[in-house]
Amino acid sequence: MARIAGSSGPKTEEAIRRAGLQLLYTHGYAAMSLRQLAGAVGIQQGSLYNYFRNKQEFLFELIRSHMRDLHAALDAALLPEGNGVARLTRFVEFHVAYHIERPQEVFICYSELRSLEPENFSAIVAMRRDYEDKLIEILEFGRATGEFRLADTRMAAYAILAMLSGICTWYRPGGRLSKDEVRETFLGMVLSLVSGVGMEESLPEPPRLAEVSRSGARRR
Amino acid sequence: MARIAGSSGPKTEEAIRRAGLQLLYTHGYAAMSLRQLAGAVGIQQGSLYNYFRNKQEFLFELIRSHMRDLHAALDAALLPEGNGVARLTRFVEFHVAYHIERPQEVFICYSELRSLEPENFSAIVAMRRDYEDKLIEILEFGRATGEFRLADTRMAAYAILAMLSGICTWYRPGGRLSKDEVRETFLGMVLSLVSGVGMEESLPEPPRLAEVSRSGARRR
DNA sequence: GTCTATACGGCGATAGAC
DNA sequence: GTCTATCGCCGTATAGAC
Repeated sequence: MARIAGSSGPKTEEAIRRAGLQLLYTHGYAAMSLRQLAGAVGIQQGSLYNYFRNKQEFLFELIRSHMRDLHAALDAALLPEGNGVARLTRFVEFHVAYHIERPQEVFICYSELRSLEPENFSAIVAMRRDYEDKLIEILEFGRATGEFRLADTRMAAYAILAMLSGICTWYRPGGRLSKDEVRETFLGMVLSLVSGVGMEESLPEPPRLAEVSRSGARRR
Repeated sequence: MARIAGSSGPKTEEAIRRAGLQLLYTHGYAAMSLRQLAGAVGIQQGSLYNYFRNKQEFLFELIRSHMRDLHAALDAALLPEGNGVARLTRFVEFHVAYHIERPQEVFICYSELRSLEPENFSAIVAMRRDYEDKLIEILEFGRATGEFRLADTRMAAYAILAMLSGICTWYRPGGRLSKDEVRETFLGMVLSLVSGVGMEESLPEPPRLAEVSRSGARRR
């Protein structure tokens, strides 16, 4: 933890990022002091201001860079090919893997939205909305092909995201379950959920296939 | 908001509780100051200490009393009768209704666990565990009767709880969806999830019925 | 039970030497 | 880029009068 005075630069930046992640995860934004952060990095508190203008900017940049990573990774994982099950499978496998790999960032992105000032808040919520929309698009595609039976696409998307994102609140590496088991089990539950078995009575008429053949197009 | 000096008692206690709920919900424990709380109630900050010994105790009592309410309400709603679907339906309808009725308390109970000191934390987590166990018991019952097909009961319970509890992060009274629609839609999704359609390959053998006929018994 | 006043410490942020 | 020093503010909690 200690540190040679006069040492330097981009290593410090990365160290601040990592320590900040840890502190935000365990204590939260409001309860994390910059003195703590500096202490964890091994520098003096005033030196932090070489890396950000204020505490709020630090949080915002951390969240925003994570959201960018998330989007880039999702775009790489998704392909607008195959049937609804194939597309949903890719989404779920990506989402679960990402949440297992980076639980801290993910958790912070959900829990610290409230700590963002209004402008920053809006920016992040818009990014999150884009992410949700990608899932909704897949669900509507699968609904149009008749693979999925869903009473309400948006609620289904919220349900799926909540259930998958919940993983990072209890999954612990080295615990009872391997990553693969978690991923496969949750994939199975999601596919089962969208199959709509046991709720046929209350479903609205599925849309005609012709109406949604432009389903590769941007929605929004 | 203003208030006549010298006025009194149990009305203040209730006012503090309500204002505290609101502030904890919107700002979080660490970011909520007792000055804010007193201001919202319309008393001076020092007067708060007639109602609790310190800020931590205030949070703990708020959470604990809510958890007690939750348990009592669940016990009233559940009956150890009927098949797995009937039991699960009662659980889900109760859980959704409760989360829609009291989203603030529910949200706080999830998000502010981290703000509890170790002893208090343990007490609340134990209560939450009891709640989870009641769902797990229902899932195991339905699995034993052959109604439910689940690769892993505990993961299914976590998935269901996360997806239902997520409701209180987006549901707004007066929005697009009525309480009844939300309740019925989520019930449908849960029942569909536990039906296990689309994941038959990877399932373990279901337990024999005889082995679990003591399923009304306490587990733990 | 409420008020006023205050103790005491930690907070974010800045200034200036090296 | 880092350090030391410091400013002004706000936090929780307490004491004592009414």
